[in-house]
Amino acid sequence: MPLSAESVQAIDQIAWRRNIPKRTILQRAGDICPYFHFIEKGVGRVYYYHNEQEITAWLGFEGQIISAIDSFFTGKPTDYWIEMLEDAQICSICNTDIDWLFTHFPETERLGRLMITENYLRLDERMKLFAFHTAEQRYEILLRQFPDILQRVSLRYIASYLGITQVTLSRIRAEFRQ
Amino acid sequence: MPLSAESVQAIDQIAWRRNIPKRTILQRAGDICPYFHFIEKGVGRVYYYHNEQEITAWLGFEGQIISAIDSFFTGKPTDYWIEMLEDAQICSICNTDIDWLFTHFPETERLGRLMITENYLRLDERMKLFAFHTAEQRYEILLRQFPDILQRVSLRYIASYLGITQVTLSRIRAEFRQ
DNA sequence: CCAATCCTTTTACAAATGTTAAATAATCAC
DNA sequence: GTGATTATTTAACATTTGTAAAAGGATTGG
Repeated sequence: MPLSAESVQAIDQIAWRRNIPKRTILQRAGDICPYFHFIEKGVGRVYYYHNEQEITAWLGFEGQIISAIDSFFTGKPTDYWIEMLEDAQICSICNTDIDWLFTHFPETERLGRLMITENYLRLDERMKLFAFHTAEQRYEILLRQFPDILQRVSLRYIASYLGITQVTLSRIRAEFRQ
Repeated sequence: MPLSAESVQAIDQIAWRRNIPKRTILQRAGDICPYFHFIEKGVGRVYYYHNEQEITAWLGFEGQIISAIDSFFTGKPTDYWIEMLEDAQICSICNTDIDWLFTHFPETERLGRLMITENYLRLDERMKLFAFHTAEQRYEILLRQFPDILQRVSLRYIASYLGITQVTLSRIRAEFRQ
C-alpha cells in the first residue's frame, strides 16, 4: 500500500530498528507499553504460562509481525512473553506512537486496519486448524507452511504451538518415519 | 464512539434494516457480495461443510455482528452459510458500501478498525478456549457467557460450536445433572 | 574433553473423546 | 390427536491424547 512521503518519514521517526542476539526476551509479561515488532530476520515465539507450563501461542518468522497483540490493542499489561529463538533483526513501534501516527496521518489508519484484518484472517485459519483437524494433520500443515521449521524451532515449542504434548508429537513423528 | 451527523446519515443511507422469520438463510456459500449483519433481535449461526458435516463456526446474539467474515474482508466468495434460528431483526451493510463509507468519511475508518479489533480479541478468546480447556470447561464457560443459550439454540449446534460431537455433549450434560 | 544440562523418544497406563447403532423424547405437519 | 420426522440420550467399543517416569541423544560451559 503506497503512503505519502510525510507518512513514511513519520513512521521512520517512531520505528526502532536493531539487531538482537538469540534468546533475547523482546517483551516481558506485565509490561504496559507493548510494542508491535516487525521481524526482518529471525524466528520468535510468543508464550505465556498456563498451570505453570509455558504455552507457545504464536511463532513469527521473517516478514511477519510478532506482538502481545491482545495487550497491544487493549493497552492493558500483557500476559505474554516474547523471545527470539535466533539472532534477529527487529523493527519495533510502541502502541502510543501508533495512536499518534493514526491521528496525525489518517492514511496510516487504513494501513493499520488492513494489518489487523490480515492478522484476523490468520487467527481464523489457526482457529479452523484446531477445530477441525487432528494433531497429526496440524503437524503436516505446519510443515508445509514452514518447511524449515524443524531446523529452526525446537520440538517442544512446536508441540505447544500445535496444542499437544511433546509425547504426542513424538508419536506422530514416529508414525511419519514408517 | 461519537460520529459526525454526516457520517451517521451516510451509514443510514447504506444500511438495510428488516425483519426476517426464523430459519431464513441470510447468506449462502458462494456469494460474492457478502454482508456484515448487525443483529438487533434474534440468534443466528454461521456454519459450513467439512466432510459433508455442518460445522457451526460462530453463534451471534443481539447486539453482535454476524458475518462470513473471511469473505467480507477478502472479497472472495464465502464458504459460510448464515441462518437465523429465531424470528429476527437485522441491519445489514454490503462490503462495497463499507469501502465507500471509509473512503468518504475517514472517521468511520477508525470505527471500522476498532470493530475489527474487537472481533479479533473475541476470536483470540475463542482460540484460547479451544487450546487450553476441556470440552466440559468449554461448555460451562459458554453457559456462563450466554445463560439462555439452551432455550434458544439446539444442542447439536452447540456441540458443533464447542468442537465436539453431540454424544460427547450429552455425556457432559449427564455428568452435570448428578 | 567431560560433566551437567537440556532435548527428544519410548514405555505403560489412564482419561477423554469419537464412532456406530439403538432407544427414547420432543416437535411438526396434517 | 396421530404418525412422521427430528432431536437427544444411552450403550458398547475403538481411537486419540494425556501423564509420569525412565532412557537415550545432543548441546553447552568450563
